[in-house]
Amino acid sequence: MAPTRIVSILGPTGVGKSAAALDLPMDLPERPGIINFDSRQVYADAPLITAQPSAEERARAPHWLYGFLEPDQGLDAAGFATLAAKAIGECAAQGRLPVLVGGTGFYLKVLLEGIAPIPSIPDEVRQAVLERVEQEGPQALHAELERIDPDYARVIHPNDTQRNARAMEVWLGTGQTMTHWHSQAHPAGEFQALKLAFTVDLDELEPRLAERIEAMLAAGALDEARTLLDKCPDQEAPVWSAIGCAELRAHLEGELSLDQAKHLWLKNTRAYAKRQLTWCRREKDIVWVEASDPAALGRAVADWLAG
RNA sequence: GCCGAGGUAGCUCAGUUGGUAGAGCAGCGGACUGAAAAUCCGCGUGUCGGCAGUUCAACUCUGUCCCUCGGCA
Repeated sequence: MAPTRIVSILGPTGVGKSAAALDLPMDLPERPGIINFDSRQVYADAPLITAQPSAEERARAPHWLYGFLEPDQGLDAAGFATLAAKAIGECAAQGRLPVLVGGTGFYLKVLLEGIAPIPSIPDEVRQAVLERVEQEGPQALHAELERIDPDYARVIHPNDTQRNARAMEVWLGTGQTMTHWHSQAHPAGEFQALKLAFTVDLDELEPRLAERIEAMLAAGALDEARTLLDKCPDQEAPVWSAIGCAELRAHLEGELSLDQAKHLWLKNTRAYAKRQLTWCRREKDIVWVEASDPAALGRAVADWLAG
């Protein structure tokens, strides 16, 4: 069976990826179905702040993997890849072209290229490691990893809380090192993907991001944050790491004026867009599209499907 | 007009007894294998307001001019 063909659109937040996907030309052999690969647009209670497609947009094509998680539920890259593979199957079965849209490059990479087959780590082990990092700092774990798995210790920085904790929990939970697992085969999805990426100058993007923040607030973002805070006060819950949620929360709790929250929100959004651009640059086989010319995206898709 | 306080990196400011300057934030670049809107790393030449003077040497002392902010008129 021939691999399923999919189109993916990446690029920084706020460049218009979602709109461009819906605006794909009508004369393509298949109408698009939209599948999300953004790690924050999965939360049901933050549709505005995470810029999920509106009801009107959703009416124009079937959408998958938007707004289906509770605020305290996490979704890791491997979990995402499983769900996305299923969604792609459903979409293709409807005779539609799967178009993946989102900002989490890591999720897309895992979907297309697979990930090391590390078994899940028992909760006790995880918790214990998390507590250790918190108390002793990542440097202590890193020092130990230098003995256990010097090759991996060399590529992660001693200050990196998440990666040191992860390497340690994998070692304690599986009895094997990260280096061992990374050398194992990565089962990858059976997809033939076109990777499109929007590019834009950050100085041009920033005013648009500022407008988007104003529009979100005008549409009720502050109420959304308030409701979310009522429902899920736990600051550690995954939703709260969404840009916008964190800043509005700080305002609601009296730590920032609304103006300060807006400035911080914009600043963090721009920094995030920059990281996304960095990610895209090092991705292989990217077809770049100028954000100022979204129609070029449709042409690139048509060419690829024809070729 | 007078008195006072200032004019140092895009912004806020440090700068010890004169030896041509450094932090935070911003910005830029990068990494990224199960938290990824996360996590982490690297990058600081700027007429030290202008001009003149003292000095081997001035951001640092002296004079003068310009500008900003207070207060008094």
